[in-house]
Amino acid sequence: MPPPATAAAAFVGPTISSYASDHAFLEVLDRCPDHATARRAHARMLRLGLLCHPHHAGRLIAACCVQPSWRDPSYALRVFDHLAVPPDLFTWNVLIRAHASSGDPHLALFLFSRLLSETPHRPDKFTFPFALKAAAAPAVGASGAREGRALHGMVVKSPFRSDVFVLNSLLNFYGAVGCLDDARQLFDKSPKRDVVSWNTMITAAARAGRCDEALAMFREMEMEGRAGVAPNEVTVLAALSACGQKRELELGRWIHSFVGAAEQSLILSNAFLDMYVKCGSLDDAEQLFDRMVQKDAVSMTTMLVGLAKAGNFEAAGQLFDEIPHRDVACWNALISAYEQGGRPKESMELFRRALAASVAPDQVTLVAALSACAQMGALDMGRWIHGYMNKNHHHLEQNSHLTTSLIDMYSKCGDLERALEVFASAGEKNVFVWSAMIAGLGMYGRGKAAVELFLEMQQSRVSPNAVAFINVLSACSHAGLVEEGERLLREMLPAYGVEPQMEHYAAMVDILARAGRFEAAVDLVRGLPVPPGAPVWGALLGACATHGKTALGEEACGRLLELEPRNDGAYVLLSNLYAKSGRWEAVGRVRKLMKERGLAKEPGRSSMEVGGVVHKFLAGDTSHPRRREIYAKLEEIMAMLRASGHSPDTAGLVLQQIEEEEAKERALSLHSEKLAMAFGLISTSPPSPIRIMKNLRVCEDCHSAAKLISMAYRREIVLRDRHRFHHFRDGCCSCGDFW
DNA sequence: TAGCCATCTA
Repeated sequence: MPPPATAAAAFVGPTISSYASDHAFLEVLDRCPDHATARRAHARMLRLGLLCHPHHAGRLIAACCVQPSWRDPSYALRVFDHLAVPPDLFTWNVLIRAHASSGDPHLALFLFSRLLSETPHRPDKFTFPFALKAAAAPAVGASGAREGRALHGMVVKSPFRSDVFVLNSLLNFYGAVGCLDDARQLFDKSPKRDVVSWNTMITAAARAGRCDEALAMFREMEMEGRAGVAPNEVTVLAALSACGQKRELELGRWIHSFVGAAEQSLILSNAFLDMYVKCGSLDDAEQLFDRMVQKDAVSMTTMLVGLAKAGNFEAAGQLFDEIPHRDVACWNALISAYEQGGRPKESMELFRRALAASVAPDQVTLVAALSACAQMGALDMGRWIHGYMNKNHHHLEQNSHLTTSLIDMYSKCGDLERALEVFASAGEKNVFVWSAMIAGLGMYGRGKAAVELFLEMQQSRVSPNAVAFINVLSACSHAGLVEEGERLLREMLPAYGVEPQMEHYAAMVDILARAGRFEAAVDLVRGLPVPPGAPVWGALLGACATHGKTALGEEACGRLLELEPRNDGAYVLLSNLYAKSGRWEAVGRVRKLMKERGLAKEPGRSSMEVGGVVHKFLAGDTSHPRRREIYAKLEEIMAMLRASGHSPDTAGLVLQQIEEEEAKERALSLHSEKLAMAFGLISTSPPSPIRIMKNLRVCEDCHSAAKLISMAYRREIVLRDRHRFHHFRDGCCSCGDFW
């Protein structure tokens, strides 16, 4: 009797007698093309009594678990629970494996405990690796770490304690739960290690960011040479991942020559490509890319990221358009590349294109898009994305990344209240979520609240990291909380184990100097355990400029320019400093110097989003379609300001006059933020606040003008400048005029 | 009758 033409035909065929034996029938089962066929097979097996044989039942359950086209572990479990005979160990193993690697590792561990308590079977060399895989699954969390250790104990007492598969599974478990040292101990004392043992160790170290250890083990493996185990493709993949994270370009190149440039698998070539991109060597990446005979979407996506990182967005965009089947990861790569490359507008446009192309955004897409909104101050778009998330929560699990991005977006778009709401309603809060909220409060000048939140974070058993300290210190700075800042910096290392870095010292210098405590600031700078870097001198210079401390400011500026000769902001601050003390000839010298060195002051820009459209203004801008109305409103505002006794800030005005080359920036009345405020008054209506984003710090004249406008027109104005927020209401600003 | 390690996007 010839075998049936297709598997499906087998189960609709006349009778079991069509088959030479049960064996043939079971072989057909392994080729089951879909779920419906499997159900018919199941029914037929029931009718024929085949399920009374544990062996046959195991085959059916295995088929339900492994067939890629219709794998359905829960169906397998239902079959399992209705078996008339006790299942054999094979069947238990298959079922544990299926749940360990798909979705429900808890259930796999539960099945393992049932195996122990309900059956006479003892776990074998297959059972342990499957159960350990379940214990290592991220979804299981801390209880997995406990269960895995218990499994280790059982392994030690079992005959499989030196089985290399079991050993490797233990190594993988310890690596996955972050106990790298336990893995290392086990690895060091194990009698048998194969290439998978090494790979597991190197991969775990690379994943944990312990790249030096990963690379050391790679070298160690290499040194053992013929006496040891030869690395394979997986080893190289792990080593390359470590090289990429550590920017170890030379080692990466060495591995490349060691592996040999030719005859590489696509996966390996892509990994080399990624390593070169992460190490910042576009040349190596391009050379490899051009040589590759076979390329897929991953190759192109990786190359695209490299081009974008090197600033060549045009080539990146072209390559993107050439990718044949773009999945969401391709879109994410370019959307994030734009956003991280300071091109939020392009990022947002591409995000819109993705939606129009019916690409379902995932968490990565939304994190990037929210960050682009935050950069642009595009509150409406940000709100829309938040709404999209709520509508699509079935496939978008709200993780800490998304919560952090939402808080950041609402904070930076001027809606602190919504940021606080998101924070309050967030489920699990990791240190990034707390830090984002602390930063948000800091930007609004709510330093006390930021410090309180910082303490509350610790009461919730979340320990602060370096970023949390930067944020809380900068909150202290915005609110003038000198004592709190000093205490926090002092306690960082002894009480929290976080080593202060340059940014922390810079924040502290900022706190002291802004508060006028220049002696203390200078003492701090002189006593730093590390040579003071650009952020430290920048903070000192900034404060000197506001307080008119000329001599100290000159020194700070000199030091800053030694480190960053092309820092145009330093020149601008220095000229502001001279202007403040009326030294106009010095102001002129600085401007001349800037010109000679080919530097220019970054022009002031303000933007405002109305109905999802971002309107941009330069100083003296006449390009807006509603320029007539805007300038008419501006006239009205200026008259109102004069009537209420507002006199222009003359120091700033003189500074402006000296900048002859910047013809458009002639008068304070034409500052971009004033144009934006005028536009806000004519294009929006109360009670919605006027939200304005400014790329530089707001000048004192515009600041006091905004206070008067908020009172005269009864409008709230939320102005985000380079550093922080100013919330104007009833003639007062949230910053309390301290900024 | 099966198994441990694996590239890109935050």
